[in-house]
Amino acid sequence: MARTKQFNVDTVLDAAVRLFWQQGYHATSANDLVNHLGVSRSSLYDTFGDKHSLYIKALHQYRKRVIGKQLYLIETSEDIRETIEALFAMTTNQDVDAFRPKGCMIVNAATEMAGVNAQVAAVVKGSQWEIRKSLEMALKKAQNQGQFGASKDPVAISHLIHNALTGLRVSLQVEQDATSLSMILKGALSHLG
Amino acid sequence: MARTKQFNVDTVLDAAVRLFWQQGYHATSANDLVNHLGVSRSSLYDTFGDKHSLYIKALHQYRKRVIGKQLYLIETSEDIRETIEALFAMTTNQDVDAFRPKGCMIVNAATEMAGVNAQVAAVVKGSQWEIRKSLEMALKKAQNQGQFGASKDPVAISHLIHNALTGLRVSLQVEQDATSLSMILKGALSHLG
DNA sequence: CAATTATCGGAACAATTGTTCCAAAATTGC
DNA sequence: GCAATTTTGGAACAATTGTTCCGATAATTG
Repeated sequence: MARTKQFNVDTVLDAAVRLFWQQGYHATSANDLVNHLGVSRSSLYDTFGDKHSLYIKALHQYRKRVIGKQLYLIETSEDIRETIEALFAMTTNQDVDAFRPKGCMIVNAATEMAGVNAQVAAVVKGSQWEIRKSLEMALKKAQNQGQFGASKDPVAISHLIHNALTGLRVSLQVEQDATSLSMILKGALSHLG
Repeated sequence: MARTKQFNVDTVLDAAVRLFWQQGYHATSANDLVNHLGVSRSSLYDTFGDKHSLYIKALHQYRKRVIGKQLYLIETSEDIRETIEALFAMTTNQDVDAFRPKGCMIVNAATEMAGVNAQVAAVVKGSQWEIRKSLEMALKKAQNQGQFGASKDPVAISHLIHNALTGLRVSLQVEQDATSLSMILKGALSHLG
C-alpha cells in the first residue's frame, strides 16, 4: 500500500561519501548535498537525519567501501611483500578512478573532526585499529611461513607500515612525486629484513 | 601625529594560529576570531584583510614559530639520532603547553584546504620541502662524520623520517599510545642501520 | 595643548547556513 | 482502478555567515 523508496540508499550514500571526502564536513553545505545527491531536501533529512548523522553514515560507508577493499587485500595475502606493494599502490594510484578524491576520508576526518567530535574520533580510531590489526595478523602468518625473519616483530612492523601509509595520505594532497613514493615503499619493505 | 597600533600584530596572529590550528579554517567563524583575538572586527579586517588572508598569514606565522623551532633543532644537530628523537618528542609531547592544540596545522591545512586552494597548497608544499630538505642536509653531515653507514641514502632516509612524522601528526588526533609511538621512532632510527 | 589621523566598537548588511513544514504527486496492495 | 500512505519538491524559517561602514574615541607630534 505504501510507496517505496525512489532512490537507492547505498547509491546516495556513495555520493555523500564523495562530497564529504573531497570537501570535508564544514565545507559541504546542505545545498551541496541536495544538488549532488539527486534527492530532495526533505527526503535527505527523512532518510538520514541531520547533516552530522549523514556525515557519520558516510564515514561508515567509506569504511565499508574503501577500507573494506584494503582489508580484503590484506586478508587474502599470499606474499606479504606483494600485498604491501599493492596497499601502497592502492593508496597512491589516483588513476583508478578519475572522480575519486585524493587522500583518505578517514585521515581527513581525523584532522578536521576527531578533535572536537567523539563520534568521529571513535570511527577513525576503530578503522585505524582494524586495518593495523589485520596487517599484524597477515604479517604473523607470513612470518610463520618463513616469508621474513623470525627475529622481527610483526606488531611493530604493522605500526610502521600503517603509519607510513597515513603519512602518504597527507602528502598526496600536495604532491605526487613518484621517486619519494618509491623511497617510502622501499623503506617500509626494508623492515622485513 | 597619527595614532599607533594598540595591539601587537604578532601576538594577535599567534592567537589566530591557535584558533585555526585547533578548529581548522571553515569551523572558525569571524565571531570566533573577534572573541578570541581581543581586537575589534574592523581592526581585524583593516589589519589582516578578509578571513582567508588572515588564515594564510596565520599559516605563515605557524611556519615561522613551530616549523622554525624544528628547523633550528635540525640545523644545530650534533648527534643525528638524538636530533631525530627530539623531533619525535617535539611532535608527540603535548604536555609542553597545555593550550597547544594537538597535531600540526600544516597537516590539517593539507587535508582541509590544499585540495581546493592553491595558495594553501603552496605553503604546505614549501613547508614540507623545507623541513625534509633540512633533514637531508643534517643526515648528510652526520653521515660524513661517520654517525651512520656510508652505504645508506640520506635522501631516502629524510623522506622516511619526514613521512613517519606526518603520519604521527594524524594519529595524534585520536590516540596517544606510548608504545606505538616508540615503535615508530625505533623504526625510523633503524634506517640508520 | 591642540590638531590630526588612525583605531575602535558596534550597528547593519546581504548572503548563506541547517532545518522544518506542508500540500501535492506517486506508488503500492487490494 | 481505488484508496491508503509515503515520498517528494519547494517554500519558508531563524540563525549564523563574512564583510562593510560610520561616529566616537584615543593617541601621537609639533
